[in-house]
Amino acid sequence: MTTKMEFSLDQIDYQILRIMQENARTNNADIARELGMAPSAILERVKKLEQKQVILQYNAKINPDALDQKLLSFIFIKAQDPIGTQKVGLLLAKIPEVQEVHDIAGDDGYLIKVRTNDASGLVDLMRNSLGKIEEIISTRTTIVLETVKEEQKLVIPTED
Amino acid sequence: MTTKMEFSLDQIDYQILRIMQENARTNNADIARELGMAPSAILERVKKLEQKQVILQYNAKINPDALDQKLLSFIFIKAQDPIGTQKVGLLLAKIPEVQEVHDIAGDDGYLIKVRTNDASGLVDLMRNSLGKIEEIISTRTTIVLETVKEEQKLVIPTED
DNA sequence: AATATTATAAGAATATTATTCTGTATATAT
DNA sequence: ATATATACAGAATAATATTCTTATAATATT
Repeated sequence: MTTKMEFSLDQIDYQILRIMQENARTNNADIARELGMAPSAILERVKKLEQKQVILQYNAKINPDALDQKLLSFIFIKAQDPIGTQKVGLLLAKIPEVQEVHDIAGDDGYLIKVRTNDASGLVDLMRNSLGKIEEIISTRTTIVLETVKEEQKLVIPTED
Repeated sequence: MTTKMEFSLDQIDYQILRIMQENARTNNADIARELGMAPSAILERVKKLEQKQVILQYNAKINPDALDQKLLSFIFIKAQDPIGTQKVGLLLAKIPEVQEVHDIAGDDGYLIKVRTNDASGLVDLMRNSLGKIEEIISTRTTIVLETVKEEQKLVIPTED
């Protein structure tokens, strides 16, 4: 059951989103100055954007190296979910090292993104966490050698 | 040339990171209260974490649906980079719809993550953007039906 | 061991922001 | 035409951010 949602954003909202996307800690006063509006007006809009779930959350992007998490991997997982469920997906989502879980087309499968200290951490995870999920039929792991870009910025429409 | 870096974080830093990871807009005063410290002390630490590049940036996570970006895809790209370079990777990184570019092991390839309006947007991107990169030998596209989890939270060490 | 040196944090003072409230204008609906 | 809702400015106040000074502890130096 998907909840039907109407967002209805105007150019000012887009500008706010653009600023927030660049730096989520930009303060109200600065946004107001940049857009030539009153802080109270910006505050109202930001709160509305949060309420409408246009802005979902504010994250700090932490350097994985600083926490010694040097290995990034993608794992394709073939699984036999009970029809119409995502049992495996939900189990995968619970694993802290798993940053993303996507249900993908074809192959009854999932694609997950995993961050571990190193190769041995990955092996542990596959043995201890994935190994416990019986519905998993097979996995195929892709190791990332180097990340060239990693953002979640969306392309924000500009006025025609 | 990778710059050698020493981070050296203590438990208080970890706690700050934990809070920031949950909500990057948590204000200094609140963090201070939560950790039972003076705001000025927290401010110093946060600034240091930024300087040391432990905190890389603050992002607002925007709902892709709100911007009508309903299709998420992963594309494996086989390419013939000039040896020792990432020419293709850098070109891929410039495409706004491309959120991630990873250089992956084996296959001389990249894995990219792409967000577009819909299937036709994806086709356009492949034709207009990827099509222009001559070094690309082949691509294999995986469509995401549904995303179960999508975060970039790291596992933060706890005191032993 | 004594003395610098450095790093860390508290606390107070001040600058800046966030937030609330009121009034007004504009758009939308009835 | 009148009511209703929405968006915004501007002012007042509450709360935070930021800077500075001082104290303390940890580390290094002689």
